[in-house]
Amino acid sequence: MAEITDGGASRAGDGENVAPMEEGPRRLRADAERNRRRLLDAATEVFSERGLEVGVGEIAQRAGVGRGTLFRNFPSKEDLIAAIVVERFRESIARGAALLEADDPGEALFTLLDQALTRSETDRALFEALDDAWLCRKDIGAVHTEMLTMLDALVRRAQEAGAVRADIGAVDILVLVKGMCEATRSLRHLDGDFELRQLDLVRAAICAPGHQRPLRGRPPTMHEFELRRPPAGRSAAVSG
Amino acid sequence: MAEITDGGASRAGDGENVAPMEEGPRRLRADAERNRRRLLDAATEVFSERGLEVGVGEIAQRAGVGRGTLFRNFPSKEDLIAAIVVERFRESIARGAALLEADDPGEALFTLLDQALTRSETDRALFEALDDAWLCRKDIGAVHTEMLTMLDALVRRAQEAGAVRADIGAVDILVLVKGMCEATRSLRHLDGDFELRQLDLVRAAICAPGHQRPLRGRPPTMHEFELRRPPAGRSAAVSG
DNA sequence: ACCTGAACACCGTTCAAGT
DNA sequence: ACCTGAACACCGTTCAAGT
Repeated sequence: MAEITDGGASRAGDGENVAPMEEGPRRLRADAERNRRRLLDAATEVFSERGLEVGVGEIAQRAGVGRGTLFRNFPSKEDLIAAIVVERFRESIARGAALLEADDPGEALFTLLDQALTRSETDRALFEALDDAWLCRKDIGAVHTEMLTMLDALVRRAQEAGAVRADIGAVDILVLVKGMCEATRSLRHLDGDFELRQLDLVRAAICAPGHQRPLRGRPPTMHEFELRRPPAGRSAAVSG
Repeated sequence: MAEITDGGASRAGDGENVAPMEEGPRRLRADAERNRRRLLDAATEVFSERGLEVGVGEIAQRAGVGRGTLFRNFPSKEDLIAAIVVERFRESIARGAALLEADDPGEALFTLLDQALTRSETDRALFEALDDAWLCRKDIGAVHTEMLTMLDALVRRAQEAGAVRADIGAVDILVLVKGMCEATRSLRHLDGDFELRQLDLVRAAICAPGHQRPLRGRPPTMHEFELRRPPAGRSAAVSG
């Protein structure tokens, strides 16, 4: 039915070098393992290019397998998307954890937000999954909690350093950044500076009093907004 | 195919009391006019309740007409959505125009943003339409330009009054607010204060230096975030 | 002029038949 | 064990037949 349901966390995406006696996901046959990876790669590619509405048939074809194989590895299209989302979440958490070692705690946080914006095109499935309907899945809820834990540590360090306002929390920032990245991604006909301005606005919102900076670039005029519109934009599906 | 195409602006939604010799939309027969309105009302209702993925069959049924009648009035589901979006845009523009008369130019702007947040649930189709794929439609592009014109006037007044930073423009603000409203709407299990905090963050981002205020409420903890999650959330369709 | 529901095309999902 | 494509259900859209 293509609605977000609780898909359980069986075979939660790890995939690489599973220890022989590990719990959880049973070892896959070599060809199955390869097919699974091909499906994830093909789906990641088309999803970031054209969004979540691309058909499972095309994904299977691009991965060089039959449609049935896709549904053997992922009980539903939603589960396929969730597996990708979990992978992207893990990567993002790893980047954040690395930034916990950085010298300047304030810049460390802002660097993470910058990375989020930069990757918001390829990670679009990740951002779309940051809502009630997806978070109630056990697998996504789990990595999301890890994400918040990491972000919380980064925010506290930045607050102790006096770079970020004291009355804000990790959830506040995550939601603000999610919205900004998605709104910016869907207006890609505006030039690159526009994204940086939006990032600067988020920074202005969360920085400590007295740390104000000017926005990069200059405000797009209505005229620019009109002119740069794509000639025959087709991308967002209404349904299917 | 349910993709966003240029649907032209024929019969752009005005509907009420068309002057006899007006150009453009030919006068509809009385029953057809009533059916058209019923379809718009039924669609508005179910879209705001359950999102754009509700089926046309249900909409037609709710309006008390056959499916064919829906497609006679609106060549595609997308055109039906666009007609609703245009109506909501017009309402929003009217509210903004009224605020141009307000005494305090800064508060006038922030009041508009507050209204946007308050109405983001019922106007969700409007926010979803604020992207490349929808804006390239002539009918939506036109009202969007009107919207920016109104917002631009409101912003300039607020800037002259010193309430809003000088290096920001209407497009910057519209995009920031769109993202914030959508991100907040999809996390409705958090209590009402959370929305106000997000609005305060937007305000902090766009206000002039030295106008800082504390955020209302307090940051949601991760624990709260987990606990308040809906038991069996189903709302966002992956496709169809 | 307008209304209607059967029919069509498309896409997610299942499953009997294969290896 | 795993793979496959034909078959099914669902939804947006069309259209011949009605009034």
